[in-house]
Amino acid sequence: MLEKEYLDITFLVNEGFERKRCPSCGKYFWTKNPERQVCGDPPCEPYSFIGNPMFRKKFDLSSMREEFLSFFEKRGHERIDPYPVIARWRDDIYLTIASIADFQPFVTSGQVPPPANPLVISQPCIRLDDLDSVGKTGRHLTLFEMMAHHAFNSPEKEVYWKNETVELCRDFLNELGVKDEHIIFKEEPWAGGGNAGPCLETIVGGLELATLVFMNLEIYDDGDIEIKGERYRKMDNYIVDTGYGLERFVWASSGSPTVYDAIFPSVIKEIRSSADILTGFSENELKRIIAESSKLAGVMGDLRGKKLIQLRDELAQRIGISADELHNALSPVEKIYALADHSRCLLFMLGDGLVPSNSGAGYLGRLVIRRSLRMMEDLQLELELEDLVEMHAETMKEFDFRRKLRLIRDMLKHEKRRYRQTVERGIRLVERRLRKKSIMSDELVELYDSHGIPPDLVKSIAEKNQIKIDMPDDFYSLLAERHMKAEKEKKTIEPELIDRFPKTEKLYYDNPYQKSFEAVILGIRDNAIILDRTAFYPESGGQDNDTGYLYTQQGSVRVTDVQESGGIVLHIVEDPSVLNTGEVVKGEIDMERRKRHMRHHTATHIILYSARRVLGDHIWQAGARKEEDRARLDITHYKKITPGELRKIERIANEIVMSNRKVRWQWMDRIEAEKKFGFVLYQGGVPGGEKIRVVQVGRDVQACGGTHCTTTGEVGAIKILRVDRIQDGVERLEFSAGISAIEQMQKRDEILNLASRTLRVTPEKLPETVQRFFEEWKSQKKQIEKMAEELAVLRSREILSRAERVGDLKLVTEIFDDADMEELIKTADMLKGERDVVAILVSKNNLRIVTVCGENARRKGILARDLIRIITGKIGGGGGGREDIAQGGGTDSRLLNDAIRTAIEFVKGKA
RNA sequence: GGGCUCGUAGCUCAGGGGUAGAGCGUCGCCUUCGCAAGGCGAAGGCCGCGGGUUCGAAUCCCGCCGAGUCCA
Repeated sequence: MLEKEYLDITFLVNEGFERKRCPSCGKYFWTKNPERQVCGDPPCEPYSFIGNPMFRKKFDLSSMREEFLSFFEKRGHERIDPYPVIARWRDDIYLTIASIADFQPFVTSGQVPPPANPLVISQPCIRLDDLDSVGKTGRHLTLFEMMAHHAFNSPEKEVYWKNETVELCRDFLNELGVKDEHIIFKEEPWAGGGNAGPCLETIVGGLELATLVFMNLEIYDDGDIEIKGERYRKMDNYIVDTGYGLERFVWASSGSPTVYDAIFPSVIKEIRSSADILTGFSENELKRIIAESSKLAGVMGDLRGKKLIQLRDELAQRIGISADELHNALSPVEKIYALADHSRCLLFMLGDGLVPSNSGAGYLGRLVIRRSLRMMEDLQLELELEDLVEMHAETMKEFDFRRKLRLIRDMLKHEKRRYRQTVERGIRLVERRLRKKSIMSDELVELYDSHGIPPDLVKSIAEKNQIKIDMPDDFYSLLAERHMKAEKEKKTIEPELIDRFPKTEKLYYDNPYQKSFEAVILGIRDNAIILDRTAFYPESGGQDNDTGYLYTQQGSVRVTDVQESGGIVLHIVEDPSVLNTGEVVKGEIDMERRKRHMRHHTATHIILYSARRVLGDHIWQAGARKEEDRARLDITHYKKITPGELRKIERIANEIVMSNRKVRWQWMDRIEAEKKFGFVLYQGGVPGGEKIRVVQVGRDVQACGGTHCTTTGEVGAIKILRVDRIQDGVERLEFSAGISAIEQMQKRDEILNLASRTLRVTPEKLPETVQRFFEEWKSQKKQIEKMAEELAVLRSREILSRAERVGDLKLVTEIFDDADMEELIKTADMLKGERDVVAILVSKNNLRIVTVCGENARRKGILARDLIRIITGKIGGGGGGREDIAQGGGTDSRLLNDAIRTAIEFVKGKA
């Protein structure tokens, strides 16, 4: 179906390109070389550019990037600054994975005009999918720049489409010195991010340099086109989405063994000289081996598990050495490559304000950090991870990371400490387990999954203890299985009302003080009322919903909840029966509640700004909630907020309040707002739509749909109530504003007063008094224990003296009024040394019983455990214990005497 | 967002329904001219918090809090 899409690219035909079918993979491609049979894409053909550069000259990253950008600039494209690598404007992905991601979903769907059209950009992207391949294949990177030119076409206006795109690509390659005969355009359908379309891969020298995507399909359940298992339909808009791999271009221009050698040679050199590696090969031999490895990896695709071993074996055979020798030579070099890559990735991640964490986007950062640290340990580098990151910052001057380095270094230092703690903990844990038995493969999985100890670490610890451990080769599938079981079913999406009702006009945006309004009832669904317009604020953006009343001629109903679904506001009322569709109602909002929400909402913006000022630019909102009497704000931060910092934040927040600044809001064009304020706009989440509502509170700017005070002064006092760590890297600030803040402070005073009144001290003295009381309580507890012991000694002597002789045993029954178990057992403990003793100690009130049998009694078969069962069995309880001392209890004291008698008879029978 | 593991003495950890333990560390004594080392002894515990089950919970169950970790 997509096939005919390629046939109308007249440019290719006119230029003499011929469409052929690759006999190896069966796919179609275009070439100008009459000799060519195969498509030229690995695995059909190996790299031919290694050791044999393809361009007229060698480029580094900067010069290549500039070459590309200015080439397209000269051809009518506007140059756009790159977006962050953390995709803050998206709620479906954490990282920017392609240049087109910058413009999804609003620009690609046509809702929002692009920042320029056509445009050219070099967008740093991060992909962690092939993490394992990085360093090993010679071409995989976690961070790369996708150079791209985009044209956004609509039915009204076409900028350019397939022909021009292919021509631009061809011309660019020509300018770099690549002849037409060496260029192959391979047909390959493309899909991703809810869109799809035909695509041409541009291959030179066996290397895929660029991808020209003609995005003209959108995902649609009943679509007539199927690609990779999903159904698509034609879009009105059609978009030129190209991707030129900057690093690959640089690589191609240098012909080096790997992409890494081409793009950051200085960093690799530094790591190399700092690492202590012995490969057993000369520099040149090694270079040749690596080059061969890259070529072979090139035709093999991704390298995971068995495939890597396969690559190694084949390579070893080709070179004529053993697989072990090869592994020893390559693995440190691969680690150096991977490390150089990872540290560059970290520079961008952390530089964009990512805070490492154990979940969410932060986990991706930690993952890369820990991988790096592990490799550094293997290589025994003297350099620190911070140093590597800084080296990249020096090289990548176009991106201004310099002023962020201090923060990055600090974050990395923290992460290093954490990692070391984890490893130490892990080693202890493994050693402990090894002491008991060897470690099985399911245990290996658990150690990794629950404790973060990678299997090779377990193995090396085991080896140190002369224990062998079998590494299961299905380790990762076992791991995946564990998580598979945990997978849950998705929640079903409610049927939408969108098609039936128009979007509700929202009055609160313009005037948050509007208390009442008139509206027409458009529909009633159960107890949800739909109006044409409303001043009721639905729960959204973390702000709680309004409450209030709807009045009609007949009477009034209470609005208890307000929700929004697809732009339609649902007023949940207590009793919908008095309301009729078509009726005019008057709505009235509980303004006291609303005002509290407003103060808390504005206060949240103020606190966020203050936190950023005190803690740094890495502070991002990770969630927020504004209720009637308190609000909370989650922020990303990599260490605990100190009490001092907290006081500072609180202070600055209140200063902003007191300076009584104006709070402004306005509807802005989305792209324009992004350009003007940056992505800090999306702290509180990403709103939909072409226009976004931009709220400015002092110097804080956010896209926000909430209701706000008109000046900061109206917020009133802001009191931070507590900080919590809700997860690694995310701190939760709870606070109250305005009258709620006063209420909270009063509540705290009340608690203090209550506590100090009980202890009869002033609140100031409370801490030391509590401390003293606690100490006293502990020492008294100890004293009581000591006395109980002494008492037990005395009692046991006294009890023994009253013992009844039964045979050669001394039988005694002692009934206390009220003794606790501890007392009885202590006494019993004193008695148990007496060889002939059989004692039954009873506490009457709580019905606790302890029995004791001396050695002699036990020899006769009289065991404390049996005795206690005989007694407690009769009084509705149970018991047990050892042979010498047993304890138990019951519920029915009336049968106690009878029970004891039975026990005595049992003893007499045995004696 | 989901899963898993762990909270016991200052530290590292045993125990896993029936009297709270070990090693290290601390303190005291012995031995010594003194030190290292050793010997003997002692102090040090809301067994994370709150419910439940049970005659009895550090132990089993539930909830919460805290720490760690893996996966999206």
